[in-house]
Amino acid sequence: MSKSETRIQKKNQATILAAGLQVFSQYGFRGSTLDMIAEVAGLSKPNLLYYFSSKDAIYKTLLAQLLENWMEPVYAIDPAGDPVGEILNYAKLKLKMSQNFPRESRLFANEILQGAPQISDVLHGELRRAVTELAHVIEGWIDMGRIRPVDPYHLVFSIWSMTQHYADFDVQVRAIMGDTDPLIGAEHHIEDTLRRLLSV
Amino acid sequence: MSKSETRIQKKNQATILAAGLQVFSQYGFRGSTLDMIAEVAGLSKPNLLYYFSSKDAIYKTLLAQLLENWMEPVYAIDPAGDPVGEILNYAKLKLKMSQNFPRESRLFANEILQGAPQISDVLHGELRRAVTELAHVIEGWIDMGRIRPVDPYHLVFSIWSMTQHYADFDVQVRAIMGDTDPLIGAEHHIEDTLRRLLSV
DNA sequence: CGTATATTTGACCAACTGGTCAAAGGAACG
DNA sequence: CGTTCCTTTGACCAGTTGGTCAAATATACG
Repeated sequence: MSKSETRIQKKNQATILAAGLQVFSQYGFRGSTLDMIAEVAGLSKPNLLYYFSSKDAIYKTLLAQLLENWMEPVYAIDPAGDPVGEILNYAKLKLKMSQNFPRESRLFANEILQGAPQISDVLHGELRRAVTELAHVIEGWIDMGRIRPVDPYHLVFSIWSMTQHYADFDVQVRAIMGDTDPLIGAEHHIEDTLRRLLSV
Repeated sequence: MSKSETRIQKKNQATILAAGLQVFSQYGFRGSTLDMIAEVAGLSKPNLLYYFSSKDAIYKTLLAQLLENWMEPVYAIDPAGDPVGEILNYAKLKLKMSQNFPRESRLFANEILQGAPQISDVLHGELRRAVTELAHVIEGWIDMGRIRPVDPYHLVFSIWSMTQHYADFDVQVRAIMGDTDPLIGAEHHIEDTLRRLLSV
C-alpha cells in the first residue's frame, strides 16, 4: 500500500521540508542548493534525494502546503457577519500568520518576485476567483451602507501588504525598531487604520 | 585621470547595470548568474568582467545607486508643511516610484528577503536615523493636534508596504485584477486610507 | 597612415551544482 | 538468527558557475 509510511520516512520528510523552507524562503528557488538544504537538515545530499526525487519536488511540495494555508483565511470570511468585524478579523489572522509563519510568507514572496513560475496558474485560477468573490461580498456590504465605499481589490491588497510586511521585511523592521517587538504595535495600528477606513 | 571615461565605457557600464538590475531584481544575488546578465546585456561574459571586477561589484553598484533614490523622499518631508498633505505626498511619491522603478523595488525586496547581507549597516545606520527623525516630526504633529495619534513607525511601515506592494507583488496584483491598471485605483485607495487615518 | 590604447573574445580553469548508483549498514519480522 | 526490505552514504558524473588570460580586434589620435 502507498499509505504505509515508516516513522523514519515521516520524520525525515518533515526535516527536509523544514530545512527546504528555511533555505528557499531566504534565497528563492534558483539561489538555493541541495547542499545547503542537506546541511540545514543534517542529512547527506543523496539521502535528501532518497526522500524527494529532486530539488524541484521539495520546492513544489512546500508551495503546495503553503497555498492551502494561504487561501484558507479568505474562505473564513462570513458574508453574513459584521462587515467591519469580519475584515478586521481577517487582517488580524493574516498578521498572526506573518508572526507565526514568517518563512512561509517569505517563500511566497520569493516565488512572486521571481514571477511566480510555479504558481502562476493558482494565482490566475483559484486565488483570482476567491478574491473576486470576496470583492463581491465587500461590494454588497458597501451597497447596504454597512461600510464606507472603498475599492475592494485595493482593500485586500493593502491588508495583504501591511500584514506580510512584518514577515517579508522583518530585517528592515527590526533594524529600525531595535528591541521593540514590532508585532504588538502593528496589530493596533492595522486595526486602527482599517476601522477608520471602513467605519461609516 | 580617473575622470576620463570613454563614451563606450559609459554606454557599456550603463548597459550592464540595466541588465544586472533586470536579472538581480528577479532572482536575487545568489540566483542570478553572470551568463544571464551577459545575455540580457548582449555582451560576452569576459566583457562584463572588463567593466566590473566581479558579480559582486555589479550588485553592489546597483544597491548603492538604489539606496540614494530610496532615501531621498524621506528627506523631502517638510516639518513646517501641512502634516496630512506632507504624508500623503510622501505616499504618492513612493507609489510613483513603484510604478516607475519596479525593478529597483524588487531588487531591494530581494536583498531584504535574503537578510540584507549587503546593506545591513545602512538599515541600522542611515535608514534608522532618518526614520527616527521622521517619527519625531510626526509625533510633533500629533502633539500639536494636527493629525490623529498614530504610531509613527507603523505608519511609515504601512506606507512602504502598501506602495511597494504594487511593484514587488506585481505578478499577483495583475493576476487578480486582469486588464485593469492597478496603479490608478491604488493611488486613490491609499490616499483615502491615509486621509481617514490621519485627519483629526 | 601608424602606433598606442581601449575593447572584445575564445579557450580555459577550479569550484559548485543537481543528480546517479552500487554497495554498505540498519530495522523489522518470521 | 537469518532474511527481507528500508535507509544511508562515498564515489562519481556531466553541466554550470565565477573568474582568468593571452591573443585578436577596434578605436583614438598625432
